[in-house]
Amino acid sequence: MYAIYSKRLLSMVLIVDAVNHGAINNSAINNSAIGETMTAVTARQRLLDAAVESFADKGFTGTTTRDIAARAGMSPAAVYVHHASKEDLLFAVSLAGHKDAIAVIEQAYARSDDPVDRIHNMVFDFTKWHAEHSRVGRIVQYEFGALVPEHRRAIAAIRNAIEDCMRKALEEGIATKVLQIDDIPGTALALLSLGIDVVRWFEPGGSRNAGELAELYAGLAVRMTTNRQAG
Amino acid sequence: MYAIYSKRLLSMVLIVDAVNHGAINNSAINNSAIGETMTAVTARQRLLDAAVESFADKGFTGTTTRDIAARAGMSPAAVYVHHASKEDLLFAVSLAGHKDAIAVIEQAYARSDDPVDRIHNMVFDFTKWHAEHSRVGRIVQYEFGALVPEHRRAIAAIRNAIEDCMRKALEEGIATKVLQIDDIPGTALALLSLGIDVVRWFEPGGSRNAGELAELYAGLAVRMTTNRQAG
DNA sequence: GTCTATACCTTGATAGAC
DNA sequence: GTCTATCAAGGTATAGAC
Repeated sequence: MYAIYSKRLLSMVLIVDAVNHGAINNSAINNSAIGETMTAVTARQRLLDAAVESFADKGFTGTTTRDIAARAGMSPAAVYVHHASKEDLLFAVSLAGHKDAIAVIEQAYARSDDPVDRIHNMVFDFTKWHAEHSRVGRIVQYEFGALVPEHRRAIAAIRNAIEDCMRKALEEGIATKVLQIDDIPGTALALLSLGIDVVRWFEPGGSRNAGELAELYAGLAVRMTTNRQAG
Repeated sequence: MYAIYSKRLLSMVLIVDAVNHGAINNSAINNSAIGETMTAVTARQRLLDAAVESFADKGFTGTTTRDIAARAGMSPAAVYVHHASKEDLLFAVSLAGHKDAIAVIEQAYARSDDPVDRIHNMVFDFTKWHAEHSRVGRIVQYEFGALVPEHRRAIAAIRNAIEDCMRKALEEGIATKVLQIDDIPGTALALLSLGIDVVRWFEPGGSRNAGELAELYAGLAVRMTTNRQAG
């Protein structure tokens, strides 16, 4: 009856990664630690995965708890064993997504000391992440307003850190006169915007793959920020 | 009882403009033609305006017909005299918004013959429109999926025309060797993305006004597309 | 063209057996 | 920790008087 759990585990990598980062409570890790039989996927993970699919397809308000439960292969009541409310499920998904996104951009920042390479790497990785996780990305970017104030504050802090990271990269490039930018916060916003808007339209299997799109946008970002005389 | 119609007519310019363009049926025009007493706003317009506010605040699925009716100062039943369904109201708002957006970008295209000025004007006007109409813009950009297939097709045609216009501007600049672009459709997408993503976060009264933001993005667009040797 | 009243359905969340 | 059954509230849309 409730065994119609979808096999399309598009976001599983993200969820598992989030668990490793501590974004989601560590019941999955405990399961293996105590030697419990490892089913293919825990109920918690199925639930988060079902929520991602449902929220991405229909939006937060358009999603019913019955829909999530059916996708996770459980009864509507079982959802509330793991999460206090539908909004609580959204917060779990949004937090995992944001933690993944900031890890991606901070790692890209750290990978090179050269300001131009840095901009290239950051826009490349940020864009690629949004293309490859466009379903989670849609929730991350569009359902912020559906969070309760307390959860909104937690997410806003991560968003600010992402913008800070990009601003820092621009400032350092300007200091060494390799980058030429009039409006640092505005340009940081534009560079992030480019990657973020990908979630609005990108679907795997289109005419462009995630890596090609990321390379295109990274190249445009370098043109936007580099000194024209030095180019 | 139902006289709580909000005075915040943020989208009124758009709505009236859409009527002039024929996007919305011409009852408002008929009203004056037959010499009827001109109330400040017709019920139709109040309804469309209320729908814009409600959809922008809560999304299409999060909006109730009761909410729209209350904002328009009428009973829930009165809504159905003007529109067959909630989705039909969304379509009216979305169509008016899309027609306004394409008019803006096509006028910007036609304003200059110089390829660089053209890119500047198109990105400037498109960005400014999305900043100044961020509430309508949010509906235009994020509620496409809530339309029924027939309405989706009508809107998709306008979206394609917007992309065509931007691609044409890039192609003409490349032909005269003033612009230097590797991937024309991809770059067109990026330029439009920059303006579109504004609706996600822009609110009037922030640290940047619509014109300043548009100027910043237009400048970045020119850097993205112009020949580096010629610069 | 507007109202009051309401039909009929789905919603998020809970109770209590197992 | 999962189920079946259900609650109270609120959803879209309609009926029929004025």
